[in-house]
Amino acid sequence: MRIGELARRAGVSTRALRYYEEQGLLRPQRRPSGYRDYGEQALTTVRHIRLLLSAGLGTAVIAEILPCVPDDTTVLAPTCPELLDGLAGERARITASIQRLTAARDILDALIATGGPARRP
Amino acid sequence: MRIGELARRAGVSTRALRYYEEQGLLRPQRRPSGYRDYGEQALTTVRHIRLLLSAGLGTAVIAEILPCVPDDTTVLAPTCPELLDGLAGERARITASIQRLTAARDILDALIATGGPARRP
DNA sequence: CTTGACCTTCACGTCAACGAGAAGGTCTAC
DNA sequence: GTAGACCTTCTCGTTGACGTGAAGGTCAAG
Repeated sequence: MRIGELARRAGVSTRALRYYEEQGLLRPQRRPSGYRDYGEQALTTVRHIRLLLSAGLGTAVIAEILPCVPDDTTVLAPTCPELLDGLAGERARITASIQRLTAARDILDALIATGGPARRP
Repeated sequence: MRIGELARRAGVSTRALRYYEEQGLLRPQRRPSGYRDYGEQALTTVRHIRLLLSAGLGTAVIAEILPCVPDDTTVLAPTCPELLDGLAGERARITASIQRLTAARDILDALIATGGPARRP
């Protein structure tokens, strides 16, 4: 499929897809015309990218992770051994983020529960 | 205390503290010399700011929330009623973030568990 | 009274993940 | 054969939370 279709199906902009390619996250085929040509698995890949991005991982880290992700028919496991430490680190950062988010949500909950401290009965 | 001490005790840069003031999050006294003079409660306030920032809230939202947060001896409850909707919205966004983070962490867990899919036995 | 640590206000730089627009090539349908 | 929907590369802009000097005032200690 071409870039427009993938963009629609994945719910992202074409600009984002070109950006991902620029960062080495996608490597679509090219038609003689120069048009990008994506396989079906690209849709899954893009969803993975979005998920990891929303987890706060940078494109550089994702670029190292992606080749290790199943359902990706590209070569497998290029630099996986030394990647494990990095993954553990990222995992720790995610867990910390979750804890911070939970704490912040508790603050909001306290504010909402009191009806906003405007309440002074 | 002056800005340097607060920065050290809160673990942030003086630049950040001046930025928070510029955004209306802090309102320290001023000495005749022009030096900023912070009370003890400023430390708590800064910790709240950092927590909410790390939860993805912007300084503008935090500026509305802060006066409603306990342990802040400033005036109480200025624009709290109409703020409640916004708070609920932010709460929802935080919950969504937590879910995304959890899903992303699951992906990493799968990768780590398989030893990085280099494993093909 | 001077050194050195601390403070002040500008004001421009950074970084990430794109958005937006220009100038032009491609392909399908009529 | 041409309209229009799609694509290409290129380049500059945006947003938020600061970093990083520059140029200069303040103050306790020796």
